[in-house]
Amino acid sequence: MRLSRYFLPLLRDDPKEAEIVSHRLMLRAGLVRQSSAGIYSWLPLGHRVLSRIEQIVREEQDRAGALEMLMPTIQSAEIWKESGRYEVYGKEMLRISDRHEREMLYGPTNEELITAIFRDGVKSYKELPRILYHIQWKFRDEIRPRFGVMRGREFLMKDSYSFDLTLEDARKSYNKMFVSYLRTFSRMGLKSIPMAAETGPIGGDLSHEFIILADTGESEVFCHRDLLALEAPGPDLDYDSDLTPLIRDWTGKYAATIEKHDAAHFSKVPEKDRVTARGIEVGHIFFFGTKYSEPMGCKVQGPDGDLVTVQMGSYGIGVSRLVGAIIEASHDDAGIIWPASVAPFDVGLINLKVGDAETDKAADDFYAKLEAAELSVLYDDRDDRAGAKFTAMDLIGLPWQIIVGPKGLKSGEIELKERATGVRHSLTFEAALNRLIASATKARKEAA
RNA sequence: CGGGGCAUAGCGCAGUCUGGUAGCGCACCUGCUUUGGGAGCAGGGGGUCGCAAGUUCAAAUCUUGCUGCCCCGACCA
Repeated sequence: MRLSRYFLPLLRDDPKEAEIVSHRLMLRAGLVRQSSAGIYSWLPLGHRVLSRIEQIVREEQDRAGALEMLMPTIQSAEIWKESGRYEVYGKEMLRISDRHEREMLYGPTNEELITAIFRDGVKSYKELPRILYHIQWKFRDEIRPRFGVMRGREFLMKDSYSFDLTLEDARKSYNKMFVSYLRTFSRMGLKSIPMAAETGPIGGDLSHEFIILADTGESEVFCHRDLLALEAPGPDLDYDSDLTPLIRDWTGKYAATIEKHDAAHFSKVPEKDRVTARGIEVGHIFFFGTKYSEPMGCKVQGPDGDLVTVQMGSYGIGVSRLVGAIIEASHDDAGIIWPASVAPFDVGLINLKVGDAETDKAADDFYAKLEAAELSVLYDDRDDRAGAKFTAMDLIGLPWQIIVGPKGLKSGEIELKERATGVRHSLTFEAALNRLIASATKARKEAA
């Protein structure tokens, strides 16, 4: 993409309403614009990031055996009355009337809808277990939206729902999602730590929040150092195998957010292993048994012919929130530092002297070569000053920068700069191209 | 919802107290010079001063009402 043809409104100054760093950078780097309180428009660059995050979530859900579908944003109040939540939910739910005065609402979540769909479509235990998910916009009329897309009112969320015949099976579904989340966040370059969360009406240990560590995170978290060293499972993992040992590794050590922190318990962790950090919640998995299936009559016939109320769980990932969360976890004074897996473009190509025939030709040629190698490129071909281009490129945070200027061209070289480290190398065109291709190949291998 | 604050050009702000031709910096456009980390000079475009009523010869400025937005708290992916 040539920057001269792109839509990328950058801001030099911080808009005053933006308090936290991710919000500031998202506005400055032209990722989003606020539409009204807690509601954002995604500009082209931001939309690319959002799509990439969404795609990673999708791939890892599919890998775990979950099935993608799509439910509407607008729901009928009827099913919410069935579950009893229409009264309970309160003002967070945006209620709407249609032209016939029918009570509608903009969905804050989808348990009722999916339960109704599943109930109407499944009658036999043979059709269990199933995990269904969708990635859809939600609306929760937060009392006070803040932190940009991290706590918006409208947000993009992946929500999965599991349906099982028995508690034992439900735990297996839960474990699949648990492991899937480890992989999902790891692929985004994040260190995520599952932390025990408020358990549902059933009790037990089947609720976890997935917290990513970021110095500027919203809440204080405490955990055992060993958890930081744990690696997410590789792509060859068999989701139908027994996942309990894996889960045990990840849940055996102390980990809690400030809300659930138990100082006495934490003090039993050897002092050198105690980590106190800041974190952001990006996912939440939850088993809730028959909370919805019971009142809504979601039953299947078991092997013995008896009707059994299905066991359910739900599993959320804040997709739009992740954009902010990743920036919180990965930025410096100059701007965003995108992990390669979610970066809006792989490479930023800077032509330092637009209008100079030799430089133009060299930059154009390299642009073509990068595109031919299936790398996505944002090519700064604007007639602007070098300093302005460097600053802009650092701000938007693409993992690699290629700098083409008359100085390097004299010796047949261009510069490759790694955004994360700032390290720059003068290389021949070929060497630079090979380095970038190698890095992309490596990234694709990690994803697969 | 309680407390506090803000609303003037795309962004950041001054002007409001004490009513009298709407300003500054950055960004944007044109030209010249410049050109490897946000250049210089000159010229230029852009604002129903959040909205509505009122007071007044005259309102960004005073009065009243409304709306939007932000911050702190309780709530949350």
